[in-house]
Amino acid sequence: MSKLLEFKCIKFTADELHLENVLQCGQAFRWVFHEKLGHYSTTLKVGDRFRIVVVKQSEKDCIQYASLGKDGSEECAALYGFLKRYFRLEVPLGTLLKTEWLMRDSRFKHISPKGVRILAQDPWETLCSFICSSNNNIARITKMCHALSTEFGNLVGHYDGVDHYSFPTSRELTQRASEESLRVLGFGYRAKYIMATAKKIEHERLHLSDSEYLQSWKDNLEYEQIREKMMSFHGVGPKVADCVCLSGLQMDDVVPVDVHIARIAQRDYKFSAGKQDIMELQTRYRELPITRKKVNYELDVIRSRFKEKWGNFAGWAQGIVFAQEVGKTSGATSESTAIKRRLEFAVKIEGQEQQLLVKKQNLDMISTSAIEKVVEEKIEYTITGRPKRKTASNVTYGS
DNA sequence: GAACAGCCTCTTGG
DNA sequence: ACCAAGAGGCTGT
Repeated sequence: MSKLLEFKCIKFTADELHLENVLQCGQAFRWVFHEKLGHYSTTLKVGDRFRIVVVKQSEKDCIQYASLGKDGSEECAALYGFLKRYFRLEVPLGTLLKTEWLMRDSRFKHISPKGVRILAQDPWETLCSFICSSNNNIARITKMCHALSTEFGNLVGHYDGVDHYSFPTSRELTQRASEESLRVLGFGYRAKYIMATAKKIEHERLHLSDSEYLQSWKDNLEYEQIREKMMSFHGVGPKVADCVCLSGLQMDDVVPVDVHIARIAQRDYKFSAGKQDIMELQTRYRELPITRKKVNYELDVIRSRFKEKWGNFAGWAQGIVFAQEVGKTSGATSESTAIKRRLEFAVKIEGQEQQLLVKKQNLDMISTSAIEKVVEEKIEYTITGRPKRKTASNVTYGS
């Protein structure tokens, strides 16, 4: 039982920021949705330490927020400033639509932004999250990002019965995790990428934190060079690199091209890569060996065209177009697997490979009896896997 | 450089 | 019931 939080309010309309469309649609993966309360909670590094941050959108023109510190303290003077940046409240969607996108692209006559914004997320967490995203669906990416925190992060506190952990630093990952333990947790072939990336960045960052190090690239380097460095991490190709630039480094004009955006480009815009386009890019990437190796020129031409068409906030336009294209797709989770997942999180592990293996084996054995118990206790907390189809899509969660 | 199989795991459609 | 295909890609040949 936690006492009621004191929420404060930011005046901001749902047209400009719609929490569901921003926190559960494949950009951020570590928000927990509390169904009964209508709250979202996660841990975020506010100032120099992690806090539990809670937000909700019960009224149309207001975002309510509160936070909890490790010691249970609710007050955090820096929180308003943090959220203002996290949600990029200085960027006016409605104005961009009128003065930029509508002028440049008639497609936007039939689109409303629906409060889809690009967040200013922590660069290191964004990098790890999108390494997990390759050939994957939102439900499982969400599960994996929560696993990183609960297994290898530090306990920050509890909210509404849910334990909240920090997102682990590269050092914490190299010390506490291993490829094998990540595989047992369901990371598949991405386990190797995560460990290799953690080791590499820990070695490179020197006195800076993981995120300060990534952020520092922006001070001295242009987009192409930043992407080149980003793709020097194992498991990071052009699409993942662009996602980290956009959502982790606030590079608002970067357009990540995935299969959906590529399909839209060909179907609706008739973008096609000519010999000339490809040769221009090849010239531009002359000094960038990793880019030359990893980039797909067909897709890179599409990326470049969209950036020209949509302008300085092309990445935001991409987010809106993407949301409207696939807003409600794929990977619906059945209730029984949802219960099983809740169990997986309920079984507390300490990050040792052997214990992890034992857990994996035991899960099947305890399922039947334990599931009934879980149902009795009632499921109150959900990590949202996907938009729209609420009951089917939510991954249940608890402790 | 381009093309293609293979990769972990889960879900859905046939 | 079962299997193939695909999921907001990347790596290695």
